[in-house]
Parts: sequence; structure tokens; C-alpha cells
Amino acid sequence: MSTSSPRPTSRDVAKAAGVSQATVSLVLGDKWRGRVSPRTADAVRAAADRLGYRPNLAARSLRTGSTRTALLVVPALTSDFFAQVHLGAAEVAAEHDFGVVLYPSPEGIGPARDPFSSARAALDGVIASSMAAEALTGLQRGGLQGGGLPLVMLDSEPGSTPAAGTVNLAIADGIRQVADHLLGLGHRRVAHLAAAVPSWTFDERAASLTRALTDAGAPPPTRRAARLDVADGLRAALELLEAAPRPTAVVCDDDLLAAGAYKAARRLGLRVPEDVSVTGFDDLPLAVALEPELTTVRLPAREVGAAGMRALLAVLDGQDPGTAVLPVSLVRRGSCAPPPSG
Amino acid sequence: MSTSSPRPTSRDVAKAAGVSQATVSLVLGDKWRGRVSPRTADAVRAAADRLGYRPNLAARSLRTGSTRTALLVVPALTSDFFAQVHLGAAEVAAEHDFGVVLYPSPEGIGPARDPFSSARAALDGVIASSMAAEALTGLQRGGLQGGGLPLVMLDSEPGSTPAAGTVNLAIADGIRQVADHLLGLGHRRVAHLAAAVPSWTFDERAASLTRALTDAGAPPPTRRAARLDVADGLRAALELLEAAPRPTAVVCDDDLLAAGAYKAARRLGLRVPEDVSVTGFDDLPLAVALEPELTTVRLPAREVGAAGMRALLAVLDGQDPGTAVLPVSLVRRGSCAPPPSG
DNA sequence: GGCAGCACGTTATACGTAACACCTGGAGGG
DNA sequence: CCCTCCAGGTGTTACGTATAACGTGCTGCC
Repeated sequence: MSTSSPRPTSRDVAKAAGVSQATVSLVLGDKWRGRVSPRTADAVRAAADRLGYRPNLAARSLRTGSTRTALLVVPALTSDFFAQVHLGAAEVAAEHDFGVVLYPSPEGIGPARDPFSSARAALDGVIASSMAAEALTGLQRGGLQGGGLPLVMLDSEPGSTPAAGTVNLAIADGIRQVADHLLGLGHRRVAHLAAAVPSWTFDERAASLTRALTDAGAPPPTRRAARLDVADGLRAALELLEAAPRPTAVVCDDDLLAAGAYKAARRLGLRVPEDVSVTGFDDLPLAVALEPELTTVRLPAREVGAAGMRALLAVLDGQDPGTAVLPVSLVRRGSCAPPPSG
Repeated sequence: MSTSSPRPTSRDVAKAAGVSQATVSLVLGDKWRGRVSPRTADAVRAAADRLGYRPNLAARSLRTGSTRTALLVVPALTSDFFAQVHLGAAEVAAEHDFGVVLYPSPEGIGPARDPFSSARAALDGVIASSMAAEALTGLQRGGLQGGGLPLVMLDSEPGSTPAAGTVNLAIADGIRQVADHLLGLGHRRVAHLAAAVPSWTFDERAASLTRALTDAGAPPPTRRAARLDVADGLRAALELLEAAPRPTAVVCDDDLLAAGAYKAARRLGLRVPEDVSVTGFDDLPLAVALEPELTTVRLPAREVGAAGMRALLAVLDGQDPGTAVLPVSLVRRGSCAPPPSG
């Protein structure tokens, strides 16, 4: 063993296999069919293996102009939802020999910094959640590849962004399933614990709920907005539940807010679901930790990530992925019951 | 405006500023003092600005052999704890013009795949949680930069790995605080709901708890292991709480497991904390969503990430960061009370 | 007045890869 | 017997950057 070898290059492999560097590139790039004999190809692969050769990605990127890497812009990493989105995207990416780098937009790393200082690698494209919109403007300003990086939006208002592709969730349908469930149980006074986050997905939840209720002849929901944490959810839920007449059900924009609603109910001496029904959104792990377990809307987070990555790959391939809409489903657990009589 | 310009290079900037490419490199690389006049430097910067120049990172990496990028290996993204670790690491990295790329080790992206297919960029170093140990072996095998990438371990048994640096949590102290709290309240029959994850941090929790109890003259804890989710925590907690004599307190290795313990207690008709005290570990957002709010051990997740990054930077700078140990603190909430008399 | 030396740059090169254009020896056709 | 053609490669270049090595004119000093 010599002193820690300085990492073999394709030329080293070529020398070891008795061929030229060009041949090594052809063989390992899987472009050799009809241009290199199988015997030689095997020899090259054997030599590469023996030397433990790994291509220098910087050199490759420099040469090809592509990095086979996508940036995934999410509002924060502190969410199981986006963890799953990332997983889905990474899986599809891996199948296509692509990589995914995360950029968690807001807190901590200030918006003042260049988003790309985080993802130092050059990028081929961007997948962005609409919840991280403010980071996106920085992205476009930062420009990177001369300004126009292919962009796929997740859960964004159709046509509102200059994205090359969009992957949406059937939010309206999910809310309608919630509303139908509650209406079917007999509820009519429904409150809406909304997320105070400027994003299409939450605007859509609010609009859909109002529509679903009024379509059924029920009054529109009372509404309070809260930041996406338990404490602020508690505060806002208290306001909703202390109104007269008291709502018999609280529809929450997020499971975290629903946890706040649980606490509010308990503080007011109300039982869930006997005195007040509660629904969530997202089906986080938290949903089954609560007592009673939370009836919520499950979002196919992994599929969102996977579809986003597929859309981006399509764009890079010159196609138009258009807008995909993924179905969501109501998960009925123990947090809803008929309203108390009277 | 010409048709979407093909992205300016340093040579374009040079032409625009009327200097050579080398000068551009010097100025923008901030190495011009004493070698380029301030006037020229300003002109270069102005030209770069005007053209919207961004250096090609692939070319830079190829030239310098460094990417200013670290890989952060975590067991899964589905954890608020590691989300915070990432945040802390990214902050420190940004201060030093470094980037951080995440590699979530297990599920989904199979261990068979090369860890670096995810982080396509070449790397300067690795920060790894001990919980992702199996991915690490793949890392070492994959080798990348000829095998020996600087490595910093998080929460790993001192001296067990060939890491150049280590950042640990004062786990033993945290457990002792929990134990002292419970002992002070009068508990003596304590159960341990352990995490079924092969990692030093959990081994340490178990050993420390046993030590703390026996040191105080109490019997060692009964113990069950569970996977890190609510459902399996529930299962194991039921086993613990159905034993006779029933333990009066359950110490959990993780807040998620504590949520399982809550459910087990409720299922057995036991109240928390009147009939059984419960403690968690990690202080996840979940901890305050539970009723009663969970007494748990807060880990300085962000500081762990920050310290890990600092240690890695020190290693890259040729120094020896040694082992840092970060303090943890008990957060007293409503889930502990004196044991029921009798 | 000549020469050292500095201030201010420039020229040239290498990093490792991919891919285009070219070469060569032998088989097969006329 | 010569020409063509193809399989099976090779030589060369460029990607954009950082940096070592090398000019040049001017100032000041003896």
C-alpha cells in the first residue's frame, strides 16, 4: 500500500486497462454498444473496480453543464409532511440517477442570504412548495443559471406562477369530505381554525369549506387564524369555542392546530367528540398520539414528492407535465360524533 | 435583449471590465489586496453585478478540489430533532460559506444504493448521527474521496469510531435529572420504556437509569423496548403497566414513546400523573400537544448541529476538535406527580 | 542616469471528464 | 488486386475557474 493514493481518475483506469481515457468514458458512461468490444468493456470495468474509481462529479458537471441535481424548497424541515415529500422526490430521483438537495426556507437561515449558499451545487431544476413563496422570489433574483431554472410548484394556485409544471392536492375535495362527514353527523354550526400562512393551499381550504357548508344550506363557518403551532392553535380555538352559540365542530387546517383545539376544549370542560367534534389535516404521526385519535385528511405526501420530481424530469426532457392533481382521503378516527342535542 | 444569454463566465466579466480573467478571479475571490488597484476592483465588481455573474461551482470545485459542502447523515427526516440539528449545522455552515446536504439514511432509499447518489455533489466532510450507523459503513465503503473523508460523529460512544471529532449530549446527566425528579417525588418502582434502536445514545439511557436508581437504593427499572412510534410504544407500555406490582412511573426514551405510554395508561383506566407518572425525552412539539403536557428532557438540537459543523470545520482546518459534550435540561410540565399512596 | 523594486496586472496552465472527429486493420465485394 | 466499409477503437478539445509564474512601466534612490 502506498501512502493514501490521490484518488484515481479515468486516465488511471485507462492505463490499468490498457486503453485510452476516451474508451473508459464510453464504457462507464454506458455508451459503448457497437463502439467497444464486450471484452474490452469488461476489462475497463474490472480495472475501474479494482482501483475503486469514482468519477469526479465536478469535472463531469463542468463538461456536461448538468448536475443531475434538483433543489427542493420547503417551508421548514420541522414537518413530517415535507419529510415525506422529500422522501418521495428522492426515491424517484434515485431511479433516474438524480439527486435532491433540500432548502428549508425561512427561519434560522435568514431570507437575506442567498438560498444557494445552502445548496452549493449547481442545479438542474427546482421543486418548490407554495408555502415557501417568499424564498422563491429570492431564488429567481439569485437567478443562478442565468435566471431561468426549470421550476415545478407544489400545491400552488393553477396559473399563478410561471412554473413549468404543477403538482396539486385535491384540497377542495378533501375539505368537502370533511364537511360531508360532519354534515352527515348532523352538524350545522361549524368553526374553522385556519392557518395564518399565506399560501394558496390554505386559502383554498377556507374557500372550500365555506362553499361546502353553504351548498348544504348550513351557515358559513366562523373563523380564526393561528400560527402553525399548538399554543397559537389553543388560543384561537378558545376564541372560537367561547362564541355563542358555540360551534359543534371545529375544522382545523392542520393536525397541530387540531391538537390546540383539543386543549382548548379540555380547558373549557368540553369533551371531544361528545361536546365538540374536531378534524385535522395532514394525518401527521401526532394524529394517532392524541386522545381520541384524530379524524383528519391524509395527504399523499410521498406521492407529492414523487410526482413533483417526475414533473421536473419531464420538463428537463422537454415535455410539458401540465398540472397533476393527487387525491386525498378522509381518515375517520374517534374525534367526530353527532352534535350534542340542544 | 438577445435570446436568453448562455450565462456569463468570468471571462465575460473580464471583457466587460476591460481586464483579464485572472483579475476577475482575484477580485471576486477577495484575494486582490495589494495586487489590484481598488479602482479596478470596483470596476470588476460592477461589471460582474451588471452581467449577473455567478461563478460556476463545478469549475471551481474542479480547480480547487474542494466543494465547501458537508454531508449530514441522519436516521430519517421524520424527526423534529434532526430537523433542528440540520438547521444549526446549516447556520454555522453559512457563516463560513459552506453548504450542508442531508442524507436521510434508511427507509425508502434502500441501503443498497450508494449514499452519494443522493448527495451528488462531491463532499469535503461528513457529519453523522450514531443512529445512522449502518449507513455509515456504506459511506466508508463507497469511499468517495479515496476513502478518507473527515468525519464528525454526533452522540456516539467516545472512542468507538474512527471519527476526527465527536459532539455528544450529556445523556447520562439528563437521565439522572429525570431519575432525581421522580425519586424526589417519592417514586421507587420505575419502568423504562426503551427505544429498540441500536445506538449508543439509547444504550446510555438504559445504563444511566439503572445506575441512577440503584445509586439511590431503588430497584432497577423494569424494561421493555419498542420501535420509535406511538403504536409500538403503546404495546410495550401496556406490558410494563400490567405487571404486578405496577410501576408508579414510566421513563420513556422518546416523546413518541411517552405518547404511547399515555394511551396505555388511559386504556388501563389510569390517570396521568395521578396514577402513573410519565417522562419523555427530546421535547418534541408533540410534548406540549399531549394532555397533560409532558415532562421531558430538552436536547439542544440546534447546538448539536452547530457544534458538529464547527467541529468539522476545525478538522478541515487541521485542528483536533476533540469531544464536545452539550448539556441537557429537564423540562418540568404536568406529567409527573407523587406516586399514589399504597 | 541607471537600476532596484514595487504596484498592478497578464499569460499560461491544470483540474477530470465527455464527445466529436478521426484513424486503422482486416473482411468482403467487384 | 484494389477499393470500400465497418468494427473498434484513439487523439484532441473544451468546459470555467484558480493560481503560479511572469511581465511592465514608474518611482525613488544612490
